[in-house]
Amino acid sequence: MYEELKQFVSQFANLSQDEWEAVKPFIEIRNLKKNEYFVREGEIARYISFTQKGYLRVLYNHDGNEITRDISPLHTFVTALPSYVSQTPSFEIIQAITDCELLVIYHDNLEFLYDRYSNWQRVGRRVIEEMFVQTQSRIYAFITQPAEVRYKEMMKQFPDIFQHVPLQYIASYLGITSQSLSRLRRSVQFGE
Amino acid sequence: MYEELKQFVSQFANLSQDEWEAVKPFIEIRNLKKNEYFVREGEIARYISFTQKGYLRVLYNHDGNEITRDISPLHTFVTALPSYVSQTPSFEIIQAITDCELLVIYHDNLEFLYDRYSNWQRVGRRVIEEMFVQTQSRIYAFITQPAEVRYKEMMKQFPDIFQHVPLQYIASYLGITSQSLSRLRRSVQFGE
DNA sequence: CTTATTTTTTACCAAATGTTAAAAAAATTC
DNA sequence: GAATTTTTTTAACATTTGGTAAAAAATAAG
Repeated sequence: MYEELKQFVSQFANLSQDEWEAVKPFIEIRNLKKNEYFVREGEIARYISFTQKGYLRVLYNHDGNEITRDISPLHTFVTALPSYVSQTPSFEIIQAITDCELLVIYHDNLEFLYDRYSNWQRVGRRVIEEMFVQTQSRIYAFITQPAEVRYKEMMKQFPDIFQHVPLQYIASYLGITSQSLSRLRRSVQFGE
Repeated sequence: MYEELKQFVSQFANLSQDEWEAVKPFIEIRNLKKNEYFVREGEIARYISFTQKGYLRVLYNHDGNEITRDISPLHTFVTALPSYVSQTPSFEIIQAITDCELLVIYHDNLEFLYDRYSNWQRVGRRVIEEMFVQTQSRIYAFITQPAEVRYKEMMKQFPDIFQHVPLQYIASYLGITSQSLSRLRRSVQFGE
């Protein structure tokens, strides 16, 4: 049960049987159909999710345009962090790109778990440290690399995403328009 | 003693006198002259610092060019995170932009503190959560805003930095060349 | 204070990306 | 499976940013 989660978490700490059992009562399974929402605009993100199946995106409305800040790879934690950490209304929206099966843990329960089991507190810290490192490397990409290189890197790192996620979301994630992505893909296809 | 640190930390948890005292033996003060290094390339970032005075920058060498990924505002934690969390050699370099007075805590001591005092573990997690949120909003800026807007926002948010930090570092932080920043500043100066 | 070095600015042209509009392709709905 | 809607592609032109080179300004060194 929860094999993917267990494996993910084990990267960061060796949990005892006891500690592992402690989280189970707090896990809810939630299924989302494609295009359904996990967090709506203005709603407080009261929970975090682990994507057992499917892909989520984190976006927000910017002058009527949807800006996709993140596309979740498989088997990762996703939440609208600014809302989650402060428990205030979210400007970010989380939506299912494909049908999803999520493991959901409520903020208050997780905080309880953190207080009760310092090993879980450690896991929480280590997970976010790693996600932070990932995000920093994305900053480097924006600073140093043109869109074409960012696109190629994304293809390499997340090939599966391209089989499931509309190109317009990917374009936004890369920081370009879908027209530019289209042009760029053509020039990549023909020898450079 | 350590008033700025105490104030910073108090945003995230109410530490008891006891918990606060526990960190003190682990704090070292280190002074850096302008342009001196806090972390060198290839060195393991064995410590984290809190900038009591002065400004640091996080950079790396990219094809012979120095890329400034971050410029620390006053009174924040700074380290080469990828190296710090994994205790492996750092590709990132941390250098003093101005004379600095740093509070330094070694990784191993901090981990000890985390294990011993769950409240400190909590502080560590909350601090990194907040820094993560900041970094995410920088991603949004790269996706949605042209360099001129990013520049203006930076002026608003960190006016003090412009009095202490060379423009070439700021340009790199914004993801543009110093020539572009120069042009951009001129067009901002004259009515838009 | 003078000289050398570094940083910032300017200019011109090239390359990358955005904007607008429309066509083509794909997916969805009835 | 035909019609509708959405997504992707294409095109022409505008704007932003980069690259190269050199001048001007500021800073550091002797």
